[in-house]
Amino acid sequence: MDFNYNQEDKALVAVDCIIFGFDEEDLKLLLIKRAFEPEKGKWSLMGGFLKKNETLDVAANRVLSNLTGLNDVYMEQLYGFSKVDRDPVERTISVAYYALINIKDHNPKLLDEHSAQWFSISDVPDLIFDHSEMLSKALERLRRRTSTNPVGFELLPKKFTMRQLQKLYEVILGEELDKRNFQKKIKQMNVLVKLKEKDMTSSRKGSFLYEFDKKRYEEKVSDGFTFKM
Amino acid sequence: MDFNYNQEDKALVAVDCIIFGFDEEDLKLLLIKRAFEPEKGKWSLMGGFLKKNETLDVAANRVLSNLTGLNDVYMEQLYGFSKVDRDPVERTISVAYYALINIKDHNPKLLDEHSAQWFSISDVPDLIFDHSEMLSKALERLRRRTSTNPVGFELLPKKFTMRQLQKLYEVILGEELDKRNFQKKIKQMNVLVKLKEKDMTSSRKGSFLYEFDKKRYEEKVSDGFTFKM
DNA sequence: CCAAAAGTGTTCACAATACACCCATGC
DNA sequence: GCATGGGTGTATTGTGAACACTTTTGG
Repeated sequence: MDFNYNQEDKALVAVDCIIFGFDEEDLKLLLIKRAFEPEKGKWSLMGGFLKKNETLDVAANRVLSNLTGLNDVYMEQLYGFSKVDRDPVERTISVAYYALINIKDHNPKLLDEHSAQWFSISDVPDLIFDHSEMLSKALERLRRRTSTNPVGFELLPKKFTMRQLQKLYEVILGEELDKRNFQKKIKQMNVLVKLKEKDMTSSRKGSFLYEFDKKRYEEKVSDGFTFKM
Repeated sequence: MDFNYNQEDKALVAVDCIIFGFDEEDLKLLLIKRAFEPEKGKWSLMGGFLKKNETLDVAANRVLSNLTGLNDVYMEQLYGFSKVDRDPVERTISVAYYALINIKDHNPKLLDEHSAQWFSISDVPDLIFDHSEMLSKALERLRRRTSTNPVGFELLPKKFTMRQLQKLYEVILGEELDKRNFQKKIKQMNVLVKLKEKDMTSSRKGSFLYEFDKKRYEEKVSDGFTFKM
């Protein structure tokens, strides 16, 4: 009895990107207005179909780059979604990815072309298909990740204040943190460099800027380092 | 400009199952001898293709059940693998699942039919395609999961001794644990029921048997309970 | 009576938490 | 000189880790 690959069912394979950003105030999600039927004009995650000669990672990066102009962004595969009728037109399996980007970095012209818009995470509209499910899974994963790995540097500008970093953790984790305890833990991680410069926009006194020491961080991660926020 | 689903590339979608078992001694992996070309006769994870009217979860359960005769097994989606040439015959995306089963439970006749065999995790042969990569990802996930959720009850017989449970944790985590500390932590979780019965096979004195209180466990999990081993 | 595994508590070190006041500056 | 956000330390509690002796009983 020989096996024949041809008798098996094929499917379209898509990737959808949950794109998170942060604007000093709120965790945000980048959505597009869907440009074609079905569900044309509704809010949707940015997605695209996997091409013959691409891996899923490559496809997800392509999709993200089409919308934001960014490459080399932090991205992680999230989960495969496969309800039979999730796309009413064709059987489509979608593999969701989530990305963390610095909200200031993207190319606004591209956003316009896709009628894309940032939404506060607490104020996301209804999404097409199973995209809301994807979003909640991404949030869950981001929260867990945040409490075991220093994350969020991807979401901040290169230089940032402690206040901004703390605010970011607060919006991701959905709880307020104590200023002193937060700084203690962050300093223990030993992956920040305190600069001489101050940010003078937020207060009269000004607050010191920090940079993320990526090299030191990657050394630690490869040693299996995690922490507990 | 309208969009046409038909111009997109389709692919075969497969599921592959990393099936873990435990035999009081070692963590084990269930492999089959591949029955068809390419790589016929080589060791492989049990897999199968996604059918038109199935979700990935359903397909993974079907595949597992074909090999073991078991349903209602603990199973979790792991990751989507998509290297372009991972299957040399046809473009195939594979979504890996891992399963935890009680090694005593399976149907030996079915194993025979697939020329399947259990291997100690420390002694796994070369696997076809990217299956070794799947396995290492599964092990990593199992280890992480084990240190935050009570796991492993799926891998044990219904009634088990503390010694067995500890041994299981030890082989999953790959380190020895202190008997007293282990019991303390497990008892804190409060999901075990100590039975009046003893297992007399392991020592003269005999050791008490325990059962897992699934209901209490599920209540806890839905309250967001995790622990640290 | 002895071999072999089961069972059981305490101490110590470190990490998490709670908490409040002074500082620097622009206006 | 005062209002605003920035910066800093300590005391308490809880949790993880290390550690050794007694019990049971079949042979």
